[in-house]
Amino acid sequence: MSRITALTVRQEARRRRILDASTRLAAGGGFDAVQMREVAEESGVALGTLYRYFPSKIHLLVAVMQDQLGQLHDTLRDRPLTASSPGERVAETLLRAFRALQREPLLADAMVRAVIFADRSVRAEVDTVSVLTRAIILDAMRLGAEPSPDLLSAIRVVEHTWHATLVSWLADRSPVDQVREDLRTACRLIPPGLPG
Amino acid sequence: MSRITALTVRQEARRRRILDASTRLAAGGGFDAVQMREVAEESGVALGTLYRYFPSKIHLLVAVMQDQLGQLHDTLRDRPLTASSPGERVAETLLRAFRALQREPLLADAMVRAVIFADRSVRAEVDTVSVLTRAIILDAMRLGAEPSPDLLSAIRVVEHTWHATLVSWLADRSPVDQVREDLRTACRLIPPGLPG
DNA sequence: ATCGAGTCTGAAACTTGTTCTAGATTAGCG
DNA sequence: CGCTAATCTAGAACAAGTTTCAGACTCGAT
Repeated sequence: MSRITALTVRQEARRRRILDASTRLAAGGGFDAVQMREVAEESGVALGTLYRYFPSKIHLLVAVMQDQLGQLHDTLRDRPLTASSPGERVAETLLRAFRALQREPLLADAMVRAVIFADRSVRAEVDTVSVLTRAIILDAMRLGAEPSPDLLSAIRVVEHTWHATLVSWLADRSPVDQVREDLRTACRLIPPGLPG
Repeated sequence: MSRITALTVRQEARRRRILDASTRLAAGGGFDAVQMREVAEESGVALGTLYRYFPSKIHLLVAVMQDQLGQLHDTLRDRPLTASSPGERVAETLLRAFRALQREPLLADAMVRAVIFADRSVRAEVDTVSVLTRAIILDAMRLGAEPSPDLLSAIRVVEHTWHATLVSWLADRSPVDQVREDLRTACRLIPPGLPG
């Protein structure tokens, strides 16, 4: 039994080292700087092992995104939101998240481009990212009841806008102010009342 | 003088052959099937020449997108829109465009993934795509005056939703009906009156 | 008709993501 | 402890995007 644990522990540690190395490399040079050989070397793992843990560079970076989203979710949970309507709270939350990304733009580059470039083979992992993102948005809304289909669609549009504005910002095609404005605009789709 | 024309004509022809070959390959197998060596061979051009015309695979596919958007714009111009409000006309237009993409999903895959994956080095070309897309949206709105900043932001959100829903659809993470619903939802941001 | 600049070709080389292999190590079991 | 399967390692090999280079060709001008 202790051996099972030991195995899992070592493997868990390997996985962590890989994710940390990737995060570090990404923060240092963006998507292109995360090179599989270097990730393997930095995390003290053979290339083949890296590929056993993460079947592609995209899988790896999507996992980094999951990791970061989890941390973000925790951070956001601590600080209360001040806005009074659900839409405004969502906007506030996204602007906070955006501020966090601005601190590590190259890390954001690596993660966001991986998520949007991901194809069918990464479906499950990207879905997880989507669920996490939506959880953050729903948290901010503080709904009393199940969201209606219309509201769900509005939330998806907010999420889409979130991704696409980031892409546009990362490629230097949208200034920061425009990103902020567009995020707020998208949040106007969320009705001010607290619908179920 | 005739020589200048002759040169330009031959070069124009080469460029066209390259774009056509890329389009064909993309339609046949999506982003991955557009392989630079094969594009070069199919268009009867050396690899180095291909790279002289289009400095990267992304540049090439973004040019294909420009090409297709131009054709789409022409097609759309012919058939009149029936909806009465600007937002509904935009929705109608995007749904038509989406229907067109559904006919060639693999071509859509190649183009859309190139556009969203493009980095700073492709800024100018992607901006052109953005301008073309916005022109299609603005055409559908039939504005009487210059759009206000708020309206411009709403249009950008519609455009962002357009891109992100496509990405999600292409990766098999959103069903067609959801794409349609979300496009309509985003278009609700465009006010029913005809604001300047 | 010929020259010089710019362009095109064909092929090799380089980079980085991905796969494969043979042998060492580790885990869990009897 | 000793066995077996799974895992890990080092390193070669492969695939596709990109770069490079020497030589041939084309253009436009003289």
